[in-house]
Amino acid sequence: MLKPVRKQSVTDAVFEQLRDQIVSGELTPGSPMPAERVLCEALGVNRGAVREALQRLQQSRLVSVRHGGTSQVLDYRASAGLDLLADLIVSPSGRFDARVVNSIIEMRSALAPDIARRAAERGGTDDAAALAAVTARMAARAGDLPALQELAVEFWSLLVDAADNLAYRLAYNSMRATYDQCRALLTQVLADEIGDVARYRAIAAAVEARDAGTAAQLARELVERGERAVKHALAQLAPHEEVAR
Amino acid sequence: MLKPVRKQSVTDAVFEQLRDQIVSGELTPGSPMPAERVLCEALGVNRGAVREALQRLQQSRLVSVRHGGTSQVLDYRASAGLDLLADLIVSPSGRFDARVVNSIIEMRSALAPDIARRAAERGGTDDAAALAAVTARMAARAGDLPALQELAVEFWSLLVDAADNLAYRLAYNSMRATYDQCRALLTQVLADEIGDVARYRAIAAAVEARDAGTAAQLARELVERGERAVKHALAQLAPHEEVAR
DNA sequence: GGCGCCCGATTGTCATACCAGTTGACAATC
DNA sequence: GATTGTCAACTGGTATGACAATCGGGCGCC
Repeated sequence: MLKPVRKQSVTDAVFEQLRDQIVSGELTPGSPMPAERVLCEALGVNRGAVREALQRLQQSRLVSVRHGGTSQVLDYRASAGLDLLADLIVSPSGRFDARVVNSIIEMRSALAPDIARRAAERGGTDDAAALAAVTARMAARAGDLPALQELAVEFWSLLVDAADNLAYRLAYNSMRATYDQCRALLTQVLADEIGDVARYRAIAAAVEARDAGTAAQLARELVERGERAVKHALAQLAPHEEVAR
Repeated sequence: MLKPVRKQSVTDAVFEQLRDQIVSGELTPGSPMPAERVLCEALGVNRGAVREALQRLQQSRLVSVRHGGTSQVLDYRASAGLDLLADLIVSPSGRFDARVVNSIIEMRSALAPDIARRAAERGGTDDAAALAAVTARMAARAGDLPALQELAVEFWSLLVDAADNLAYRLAYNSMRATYDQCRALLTQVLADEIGDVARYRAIAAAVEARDAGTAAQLARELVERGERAVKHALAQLAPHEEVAR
């Protein structure tokens, strides 16, 4: 049984190393960043690679670089965006952070009902048809948890599209990038939720019927069940959980 | 009256130009990007600048670059994260996109009640004290809308901290980066909301009393009033609104 | 027809040089 | 004595050229 080798460019390696040092606090927020030429020397790479990594760090709002002056380490909790969550859920040592898993599940619970509501208010017949098609595929795969989990993700993607809200769409993408990293870990935990095909079908029906209140209520019940399951599972773990990655 | 000059590095210029072409659809999703050396030639800049811009685009999940092959333009609606919202709210021509403003206001409405709820459940006495201090400063500035708006942002930042949820914290940062770009535009529109100091104080009191239900309900009423005001204002505009930037 | 190899195109890495902005010390000036 | 101008030594920013690693298609061989 072979695993695909992890290939990583020099820029990626520099980026990840600096990112981990910033989020772990080894590089103190507010303190100056080492000069580019110092970093090249210390890391044994060329300056271009260091600059590309710094540009990405700046894009993530982890550092602030000023022409002429010294770059500054920022406080990621005060400035970084939701895209960073996917990086934070797995620690440098390759373990999951249970607190991050918990936080994203809570955010999902807060957004899901409103996504369903807006989808019911604004979704067209094509959106309803696409949702119905996915629920049909789910029904055909009843019992196959990994397949159902995949289809559930697709269901939510369609629902977000139907909600016609760009902020929700982008937030969903960020959350999914995070979720994908621990998806296998949650397959069993979320078994009750992703196996409840009837409820997915009911949401799709509510969207088709343009019944916003029912759609929101059904979505709330669905994700809150999953939230309870996740919290229950996390409560029985140490603060970190090993992962194969 | 002088304005600070807008300085922009070559890398920034390349990044913004390519980003705008991608989100506007001029570069078709799924189609190959021009080769790096082609872009250097076409844009009249060195290859390092192009590479730095491409790295940032990849970080934003707008393109996918593979060693040896041609890079690919991605569909930002399918892959980009919430951090992109701040870039999308202002079009290349410098106008606001009313739909984006609407979408972020809706997302705020969905998250705010749960943030208040979690803050009430988990916030400590220090969190409650910090919230009370901000409401006191708001009371002292009654009528000064820009100051109140600033303090309201600070209030929510403290509330998010009290909620002790990293996903909320990072999502707040992304949303605030977007909001900051159109803050002046919304000062008057949100006057009723940000002027309702009593309600902010009531939320702070509910957090101190650990009354999660009341905190959530108060927060919901607060932001929904603002949402109604924004929707009403947007309904009276053309799909785009000029902005001084 | 299928397999393997080679070739051309592209991105990745590196080294070097020079340009440009920032900062602080210090001298000139008022 | 306070202000202003100048300069030097940092810093990041831009430019160029060369070479390596990788990918994909086409060609030739079996």
